[in-house]
Amino acid sequence: MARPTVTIADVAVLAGVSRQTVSNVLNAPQRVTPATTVRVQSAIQKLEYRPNRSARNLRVRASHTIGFRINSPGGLGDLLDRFLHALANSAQAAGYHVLLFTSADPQTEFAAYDDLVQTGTVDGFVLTDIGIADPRPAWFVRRGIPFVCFGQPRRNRGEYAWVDVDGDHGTAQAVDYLVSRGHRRIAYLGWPPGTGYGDDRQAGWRRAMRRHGLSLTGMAGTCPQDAGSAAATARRLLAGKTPPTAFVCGSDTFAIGARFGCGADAAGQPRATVVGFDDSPAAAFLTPPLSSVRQPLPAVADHIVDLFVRRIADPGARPESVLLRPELVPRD
Amino acid sequence: MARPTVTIADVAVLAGVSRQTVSNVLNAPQRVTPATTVRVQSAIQKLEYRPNRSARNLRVRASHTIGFRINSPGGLGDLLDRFLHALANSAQAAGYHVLLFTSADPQTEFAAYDDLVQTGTVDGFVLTDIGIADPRPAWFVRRGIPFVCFGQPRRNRGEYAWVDVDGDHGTAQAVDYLVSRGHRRIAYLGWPPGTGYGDDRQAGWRRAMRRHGLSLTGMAGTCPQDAGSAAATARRLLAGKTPPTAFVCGSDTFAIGARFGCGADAAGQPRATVVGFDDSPAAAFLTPPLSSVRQPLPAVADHIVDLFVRRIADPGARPESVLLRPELVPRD
DNA sequence: TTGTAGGCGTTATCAC
DNA sequence: GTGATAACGCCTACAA
Repeated sequence: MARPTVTIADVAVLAGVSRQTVSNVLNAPQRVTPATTVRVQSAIQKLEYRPNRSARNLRVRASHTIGFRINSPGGLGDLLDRFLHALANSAQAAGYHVLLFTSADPQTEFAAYDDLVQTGTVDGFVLTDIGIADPRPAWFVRRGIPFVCFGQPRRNRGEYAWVDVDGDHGTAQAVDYLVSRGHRRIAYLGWPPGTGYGDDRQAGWRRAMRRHGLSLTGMAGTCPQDAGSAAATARRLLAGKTPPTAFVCGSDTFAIGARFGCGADAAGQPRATVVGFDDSPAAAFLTPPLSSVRQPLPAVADHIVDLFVRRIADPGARPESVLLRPELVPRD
Repeated sequence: MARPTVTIADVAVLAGVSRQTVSNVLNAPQRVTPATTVRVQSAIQKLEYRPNRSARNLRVRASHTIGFRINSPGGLGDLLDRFLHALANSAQAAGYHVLLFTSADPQTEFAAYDDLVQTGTVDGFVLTDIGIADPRPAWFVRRGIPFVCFGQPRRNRGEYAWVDVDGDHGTAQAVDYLVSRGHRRIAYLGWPPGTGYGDDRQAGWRRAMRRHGLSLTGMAGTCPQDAGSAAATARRLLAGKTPPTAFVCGSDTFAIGARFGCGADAAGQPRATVVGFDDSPAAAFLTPPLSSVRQPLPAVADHIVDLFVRRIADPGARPESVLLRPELVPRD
């Protein structure tokens, strides 16, 4: 039942000006007299005119759209929905939208990127879950396709735009916090070496422990990121000669597993203090609530979109990058 | 670095035909000779021609895009990322894409819907988290905007298109399963009345319990959906005169809370059997793993897109709906 | 079966 | 400051 589409021509007629003047009012206000601006604006209001996006995109050769590949299971884990919300929000504020797409296998993945760009469906991409030797960045650079990564590169640093959260700083904060609460035997529980971000988080723990003069012996545990493995690994550490009294974890999933693994004393209190990473919604609702290192996702998304827009505006410029600091959310 | 755009005209020249013939090869293959088809196809290949989406959208007055409002925290909980993946996947198979957008408050929410449609950015929407007296469906119907709901209406049933999963059937399955394992005192743990879907799930439990001739007394617990509240409620039920030996839960979040609340015996085994709902990834990794009722999200998404495409094709047709059966995933 | 002509709604260019 | 003209790339009549 949509009433007949109202176009820029309708506005022009009602305002008694040319289409071009209407366009100018919208896209180059400084070029037009205040008087006519008002007249055009009121015509726009009256007709409820909204510029057609396809026509505009066709004309300016841009889609004002950012592609995001959503795969399953995502490497972002339970961060994904919050990140997508933040990204969609930041994109909107910059006049962009986020378009989702999927691709099962690596072969179709690159075909999908290509297709979306060639058809003008998206202007570029946001990439997450950047692996140590991820082939995608170089591929995008070679093709001249704009993109920004959530996650810093481990190689070829400086060759493309990225935004990341300083995991090293986050776990160091967690150690400082636990030390201030009197802990000295503080374990780390996280991914096996090789993920990049996991290595950073473990490094932050190690660095802070050394800074406080604390021993690392028997204090590091790594395993796959699931609650079951994490619980088992926590139990193993607790069975050592000098069992930890606290755990710094690579993610909230590890942390929840650690909580399971610790068990509770007679009063129902966990037998070790656990600090998580990511501050997932579940963290606040555990009993007792879980302290966790929070990633500043809205700021991450803002910077990603900002870098993206700048790359579109000046594809030749040197790629920029942003490293943000996470913040410990203590809950005791 | 992008080489100059290759258009349909370039293909036509190389193939020695008119633009129209190229278009026909793409959009109406039966109208063209096999011989020329081959010639055109090879020209397309050689030039790596990809039709421009903006131009196409402008011409056919459609965006081939479905809008999805991603808000935070989402009502879908940890179902959201899996649902979005499935939706993006199904949409793609039908020649559509999913576009994300956000809107903070209710006022801007409707403005956002309007804007996206009026600018031709999307052809319609997929709505989730349908409340009992949700104002959105009627608003969309009134405006003639195509949409499909994930979640059945509680009023005005039949006035719009929806796809849902039969929660009643899911919890009944869970009860049957627990009965077959020898349980007779089976509690329900879920949302307070008023959510719609929560009511269905509780009703399924109640119905199955009656069918098996089991008592409901002291067996129903409701609370907010977080692990802490769920644990407390589970403990309260366990402290009753005839404590339950098993729990059927409204979601995995309730289930994980119930697991916490039950505690473990000397052997480390939970003191009650718990069945969750949604089959979130965490369920499989708990120790012991959690049985859970799985929503068939890929099928849900397929049907949603199917209904959406049909509404676009025939806006006047009577809205259809689909109710799918979930499936218990036993893990013992 | 294939080709010609025109327009979808917008913005860029260049006169006035 | 404002307006006429053209073009973005495609599809849909209609004509041949």
